[in-house]
Amino acid sequence: MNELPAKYNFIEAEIKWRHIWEDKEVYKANPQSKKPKYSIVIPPPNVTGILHIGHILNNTIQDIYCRWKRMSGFEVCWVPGTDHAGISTQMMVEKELAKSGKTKYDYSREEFLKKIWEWKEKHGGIILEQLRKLGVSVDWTKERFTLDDGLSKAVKEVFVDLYKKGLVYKGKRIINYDPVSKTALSDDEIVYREEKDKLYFIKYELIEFPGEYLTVATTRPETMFGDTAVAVNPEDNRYKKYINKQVRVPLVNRIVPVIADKYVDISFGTGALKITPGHDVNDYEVGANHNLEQINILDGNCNLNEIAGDLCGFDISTSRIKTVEKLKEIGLLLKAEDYTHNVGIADRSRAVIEPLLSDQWFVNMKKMAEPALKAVNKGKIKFHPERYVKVYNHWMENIRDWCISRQLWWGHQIPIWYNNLTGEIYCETTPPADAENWTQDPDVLDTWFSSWLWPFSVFGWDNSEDDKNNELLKAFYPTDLLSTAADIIFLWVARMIMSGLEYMKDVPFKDVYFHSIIRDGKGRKMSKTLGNSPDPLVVMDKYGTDALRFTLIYLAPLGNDVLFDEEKTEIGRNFVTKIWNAGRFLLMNKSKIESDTKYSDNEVSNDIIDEWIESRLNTTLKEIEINLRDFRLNEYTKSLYNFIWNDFCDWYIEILKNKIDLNEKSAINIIDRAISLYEKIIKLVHPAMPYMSEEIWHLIKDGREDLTISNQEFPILNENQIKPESESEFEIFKELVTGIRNLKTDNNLGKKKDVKVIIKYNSDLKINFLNIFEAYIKKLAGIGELKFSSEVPDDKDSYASKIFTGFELFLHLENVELDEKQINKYISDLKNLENYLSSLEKKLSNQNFLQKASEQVITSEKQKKSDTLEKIEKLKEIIGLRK
RNA sequence: GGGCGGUUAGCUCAGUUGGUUAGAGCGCUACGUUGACAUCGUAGAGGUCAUUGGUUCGAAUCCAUUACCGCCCA
Repeated sequence: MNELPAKYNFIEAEIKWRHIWEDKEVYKANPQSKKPKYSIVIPPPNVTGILHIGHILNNTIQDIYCRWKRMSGFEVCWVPGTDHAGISTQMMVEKELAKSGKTKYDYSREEFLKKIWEWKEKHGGIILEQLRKLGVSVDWTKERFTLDDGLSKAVKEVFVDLYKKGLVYKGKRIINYDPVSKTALSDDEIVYREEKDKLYFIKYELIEFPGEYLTVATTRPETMFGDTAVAVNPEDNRYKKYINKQVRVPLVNRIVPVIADKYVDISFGTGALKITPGHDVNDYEVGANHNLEQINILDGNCNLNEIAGDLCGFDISTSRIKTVEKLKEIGLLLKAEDYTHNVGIADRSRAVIEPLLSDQWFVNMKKMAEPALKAVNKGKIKFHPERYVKVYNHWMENIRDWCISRQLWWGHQIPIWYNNLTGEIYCETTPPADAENWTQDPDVLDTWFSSWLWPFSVFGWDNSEDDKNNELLKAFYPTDLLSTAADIIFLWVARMIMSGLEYMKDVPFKDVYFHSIIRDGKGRKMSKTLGNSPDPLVVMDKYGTDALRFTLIYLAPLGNDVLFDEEKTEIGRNFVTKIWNAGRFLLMNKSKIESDTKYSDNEVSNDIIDEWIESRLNTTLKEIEINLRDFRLNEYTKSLYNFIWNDFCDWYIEILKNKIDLNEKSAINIIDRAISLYEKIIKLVHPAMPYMSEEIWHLIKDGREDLTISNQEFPILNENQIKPESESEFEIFKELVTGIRNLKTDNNLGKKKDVKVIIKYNSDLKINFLNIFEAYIKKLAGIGELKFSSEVPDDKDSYASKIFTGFELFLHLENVELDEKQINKYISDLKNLENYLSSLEKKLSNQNFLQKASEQVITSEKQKKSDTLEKIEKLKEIIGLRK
């Protein structure tokens, strides 16, 4: 006979099942399957990454859907993989080289790339190993990497196609330049840090009014070498007379116009702003509107160039000091004030970003944004929570062109060649035939330029006729769900929608779930510097993987942050233990019953208990369906938790203990029924807690060695078995039981088992109900004698009592003296009831209420009133008796 | 500066179309080794639903206002 060991050894179980699942390719998706399809592509983690708690949440969410759908009869395809993470991977290797005093320039590009590939082969698989530990049901045979041949082909195809459509172009723009990594960064790779700086007030002499000065305020005086105007607000009365006049820029002695632009904030600084279109994004915009010249004052190393005269060759911070000194000398520095502002820092290298005018490749996004905007607003793609549609719309309606070139070596090198003689441009997926006469553009593409193709490139899309016969694409595109963090809605989600519509003529996914951000217990963001980010692997080893998975989902409400502390994993661990022990109890009983001849297997029909638990089970199934459909994952886990812990363990199993004794001849049927219910429960929790459920499922019954719970049928909702009347009748039973327990505790009889209780019923309809539950009430409430009566006991002053709607409980007392505490409680109960009654009476005497409220509401209010009146009467009686 | 959220028990949060004496988990208090479970059981205490005003017979729920917090964009 099967039994569950006293303790669940999750470490052993996890290793065992993880390997079996993968070795047997349990989660391999078959595109030829006749089943309906369900697919997800994993948000590819950074190949340099290690698993953090956010990954656990996101991948558990996807796993829940995949496992749920798989058990519900779908052919599920969940594609895993990683992205090549241009900057961070390259930096990893550069750091290694730096240890021996070398840089990438000590190697050829090919040699350096070889080193990165070596690094990738050695360390790049860590995060996928960690995902294996999480138990994700991905199809490992379909693992992809954004620098794979296939995916690289897709990237080239798209670049060339967009180039030929005129949507990819080379342009001069202010870009965010990282002087350390020597590359352009996208806005999203920049973080802002508050810095204490100085605000310098510099006097620019007016040409038309010699001796008069216009004072500008700036944090970056060294950029004045690139000034091409001074701007004031047209409404600013102080400066109106200077508009369209000219000033002399100190040090370079350039004569520039004073322009009027509403962009200038009158209250900031002096209200006069120096305009440096070559080195400031906002100035660039202002400059473009006023046709100002853009002057680049930096060289390739971010040092000042010859325009800066004798400051040529100094870096930014040195030249700032020197510029200020010089201004002081010639008396044009009015003052310097302390000033705190946000400075852009490169997320990876931590260098201060330098806005720089340079040649970069861009994608024109306007045209692709239109259909993408439509797809979301017409509901072809649904966002959860829905409010992200607004965020998406706002961004898409104001979309800017996408700077896709990066000055790196690791990545997809741009498929553009320049003719060595003519400078002619060649753009194809393959190099020109006379390659020796051409030079390929040295830049690589932004990593996102491969990620945005992920939902179809992973299935082998290669922009050819073959795509029509690609059975993976046909079966699994569009995918069903994308689960991701909201912070990459623009970086990734929006762009995938655009590329999907452009190249597949269909949306890449139907639902997008933006999961919670995980913070620490104090609500702070997880960060390396704070050291407040628990290592999920440690937590998994300590509490069990299922425990962590369950806890995170349980704590993650739709659209809110999760505040997570390692200790909270106890919630999941305790739940796992509870389920394990319930099963242990059932199997122990089964083996006891089967080995003892006093029990047999007579047929037994469903009683109210069975009806109630079936009703609860189906109610739970319905909740699961609705909650998963609506992406309320934490409510899905709450439904499970409540049903299993409160209904199944606290009541059903407690009753079962008694029921078997009362029905020895049917005991085998009764325990089998309980176990089959338990098996359903195990299936219900499988999507959230795969390991424990798999382990238990195999212990429940022999002969399952070659099977897996992953492919068993998910319990099917039967609405006919939802019986609200059974559930509410059972609630009354529970009320009576807790009422008696409560009376016992209040009268210090908590431990006593042989007490006597009388239940007075008000209507004969109740007697049948009481007869059914009599034995269970006695057992669960822990009393010796139970009587039912339609009369109040004659010697009622030797009883403590409690009032319910329709019932009154009398607990026999040996010592009828109530202590003061007890009497005060009754009095305060009475006071509450009287207050409640008066509010009901007020409501029911309000003509407006009677006229306007619905019949139903009025009836229920009247019912409440009569119930309350009855309780008050009884309570007064009790108090009168005891005083 | 613009936009989007949030404010309910000590903590974290439910409360889906307005009608509950406002719920859960954790924590806290008391009691408890009754056939699985002390990673447990039983019972209990704890809230003027951020402010002010409005709509309504009726507001935690709808509208407006203020305050504070968070996120995104500039």
